[in-house]
Amino acid sequence: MDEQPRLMHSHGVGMAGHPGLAQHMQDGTAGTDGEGRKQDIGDILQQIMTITDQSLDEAQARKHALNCHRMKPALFNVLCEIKEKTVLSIRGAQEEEPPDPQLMRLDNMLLAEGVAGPEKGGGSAAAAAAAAATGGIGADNSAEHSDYRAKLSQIRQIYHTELEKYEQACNEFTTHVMNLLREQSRTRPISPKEIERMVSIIHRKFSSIQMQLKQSTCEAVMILRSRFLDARRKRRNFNKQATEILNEYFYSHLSNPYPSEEAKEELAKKCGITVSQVRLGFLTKLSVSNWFGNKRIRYKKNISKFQEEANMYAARTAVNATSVSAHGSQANSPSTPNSAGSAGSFNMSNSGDLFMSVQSLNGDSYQGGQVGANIQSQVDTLRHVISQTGGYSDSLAASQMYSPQGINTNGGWQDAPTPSSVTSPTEGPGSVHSDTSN
DNA sequence: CATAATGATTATGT
DNA sequence: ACATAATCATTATG
Repeated sequence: MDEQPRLMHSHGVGMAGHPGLAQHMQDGTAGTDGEGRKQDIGDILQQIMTITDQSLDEAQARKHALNCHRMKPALFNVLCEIKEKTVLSIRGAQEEEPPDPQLMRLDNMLLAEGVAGPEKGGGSAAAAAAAAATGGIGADNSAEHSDYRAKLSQIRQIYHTELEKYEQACNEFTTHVMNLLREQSRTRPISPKEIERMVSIIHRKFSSIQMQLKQSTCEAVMILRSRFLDARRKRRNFNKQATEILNEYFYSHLSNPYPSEEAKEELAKKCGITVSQVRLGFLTKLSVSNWFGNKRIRYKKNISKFQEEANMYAARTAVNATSVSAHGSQANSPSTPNSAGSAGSFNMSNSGDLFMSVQSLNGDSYQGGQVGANIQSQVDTLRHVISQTGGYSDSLAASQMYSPQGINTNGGWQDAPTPSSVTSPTEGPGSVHSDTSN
């Protein structure tokens, strides 16, 4: 620390034009008279003000000189005090900045898109693995899918490396600045608060850069996604087998055509497997859900249009399911126009309608379990078979055979089906019920 | 080529 | 999370 003289000597010019300082350096008695002190401070301030005019060497020398001045500690303390006060007063201005909503949006999206979240399967290896894993079922679809995944993971990788880079740069810069400030705090009043503020400023700058990264990543993902979705939107019709399977299920569960998760899985598998070799099918659970959603709504919307189909499938399943109970085939009694309406879904709610009897019959309600469901489906198919046998093969007549909405108190899975006022209910509903209840 | 059929997506509600 | 309703976009059909 005491290299003052050496410096002064080695740089002879250092003190040129400022003899006062040199004088003070060696003069231990300068502070005794007030005048001298004032002069002193004036000198020092002057030198500080003009320090930037000097060459680097000069400035360096001057700095050291000032640093060692005996007034320095006192002055420094005063400055520090003032600084502390001002900083304290400033502090209130910008407390906690609210989290940027847009940044949140971006973050959420990246997370949702699987870019930002935890490594879900990993990089390109995952895509390959995925392709291999799902290769058995629906080769073409999974090809698209794995392509999408591969690109997504590419984006993800870039995003992460960039983010890491930024993070690292930010940390480096922060520590650098902090070191600088710490070092400077020996010669210049710097409060910890100030350092903190500086750090937060740096972080903000870097986070704005990060935001740009996030934004462009989001854009890339959006583009990729839209392309993929567009590709997915190119629908391929299910093959016949698949639709038959689905229709079978639908019409044999007409009263409650809501397949459970497992049922959907099952159906998807069935439809997919029967066809996978032919490389057409590949029904995912989602596809099944879509199918049932569409089916329900379209069925409900125009029941008469689906009568034929309904009868067909009902008959088919009935043959399988109820072949044992042969007596049920009272087919050759077309005389009874099977009033019981019914075809369209009745409501499962236990609001004591006519069908309660059926439900109470099979234990307790549809929720009961397999047995109940089975019986219920049998009831459906039976009803269909009855109505169908009552009617005839095709032609519009069939559609008028029974009024779809029938009893349907307060919307089972449908509120108000088409009024279909055309029907001619005639007979009382008793017959069918008695039959099924048996 | 117009139109129906159909699978997928979106908006909205629960 | 799932259901519905509306809608979009593609495919099948006459």
